Amino acid sequence: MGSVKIGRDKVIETAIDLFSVKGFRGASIRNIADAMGMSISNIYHYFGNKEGLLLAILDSSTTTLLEALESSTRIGDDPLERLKNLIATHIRLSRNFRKEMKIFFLDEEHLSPEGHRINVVFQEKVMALYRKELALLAEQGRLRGERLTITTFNILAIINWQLRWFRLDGPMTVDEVSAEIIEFIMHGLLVE
Amino acid sequence: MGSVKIGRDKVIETAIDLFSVKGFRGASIRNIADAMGMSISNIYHYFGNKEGLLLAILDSSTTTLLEALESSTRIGDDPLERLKNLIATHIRLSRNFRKEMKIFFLDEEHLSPEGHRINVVFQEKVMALYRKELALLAEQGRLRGERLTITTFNILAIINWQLRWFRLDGPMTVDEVSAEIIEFIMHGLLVE
DNA sequence: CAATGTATCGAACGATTGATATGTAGTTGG
DNA sequence: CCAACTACATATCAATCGTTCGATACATTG
Repeated sequence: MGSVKIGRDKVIETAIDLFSVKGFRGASIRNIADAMGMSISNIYHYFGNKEGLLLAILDSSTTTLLEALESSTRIGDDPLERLKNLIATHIRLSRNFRKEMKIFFLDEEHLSPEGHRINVVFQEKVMALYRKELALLAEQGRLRGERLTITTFNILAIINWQLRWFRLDGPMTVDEVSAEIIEFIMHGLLVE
Repeated sequence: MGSVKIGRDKVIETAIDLFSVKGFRGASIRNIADAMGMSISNIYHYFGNKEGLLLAILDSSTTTLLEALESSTRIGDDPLERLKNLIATHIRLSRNFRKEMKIFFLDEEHLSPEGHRINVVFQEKVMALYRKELALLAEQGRLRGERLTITTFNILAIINWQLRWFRLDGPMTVDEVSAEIIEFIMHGLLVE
């Protein structure tokens, strides 16, 4: 664990740390260089400019995240089971990629056009994963509500929002939170 | 409508515009001064420094929002009706205060200690409004799930998240979106 | 009228920013 | 063995940042 990274990888690792805490604009190239005991120009050597560094982070982490999410939808044949599995995986992943997710959401709106594009494509692909299972459920008449899109947004809202409040050192475990969230998504808050 | 604001009010109005689009760090004092055809030093005359300007915005808009939310929970005697009313009001308000809400959520994490405090206090008071109605429902045995706090977070997640995707020029009206969201919160996505 | 306070301005400050130009060790490949 | 390449560093650039200073113009008040 924690093997010492060098060069490019070390820059990315440090940049993720700082961007996630101080935001893209709040963390300067100098901050990053200092934090890893390297010179500024080295970062330019690898990534061209500050935006290139951000794009490298966005690109690699969206790819990794998407692959993990997709592979979670390839097991099981009941769409409901697959959906629950997808949500649980999504929650677990967004804990593991906490910092990267924060970069997405903190600076989402004022990214460069290219950064914004990466973000939009990512969000759309994630939504497509959910829509696929939801559409199957709708076909079988197991789904309430007509607006598939709004339902998808609501699910993503809940999953992404827990990044803001859920602390691992709090009273609940990841699995407990996950189970409670899935219960809420499936049945809402009212007793029928 | 659109009466020409002068002085202090005009600064606040312009600052809300720019902060919500470019973020607190992304919008400079000069940007704001230029956008309203005033001099930089005038902003300092009113607010002391850049943070003072942000705090003035946070302070006044949280106060206004909270009052409107609170007053919406004072009508009706069925807690379920009050809750639905609260949610609908909350959605409508967060449309009207779209820019201000964006400032909250965009820069939430890297605000000054004082800005952070205002934000936390606001979130807590909003949560208290929801918890109150939810607790009444729980007493009456009408609530699913044991974790009142998680349920509250989930509701706020959905309401706040629609700021990201709902466009007034899209195919749905505010009331349609509002109804669909309330349905989802109450009963979840599955047919019982 | 004089004094005071409010609203505004232009000019400048030092610090920091993203970026570049130029260099040098160490490694690699023909 | 030498040319090319990689990985790093120093020094410096112009631009922009938040902030301050000193000065007006005008209204209010005593």
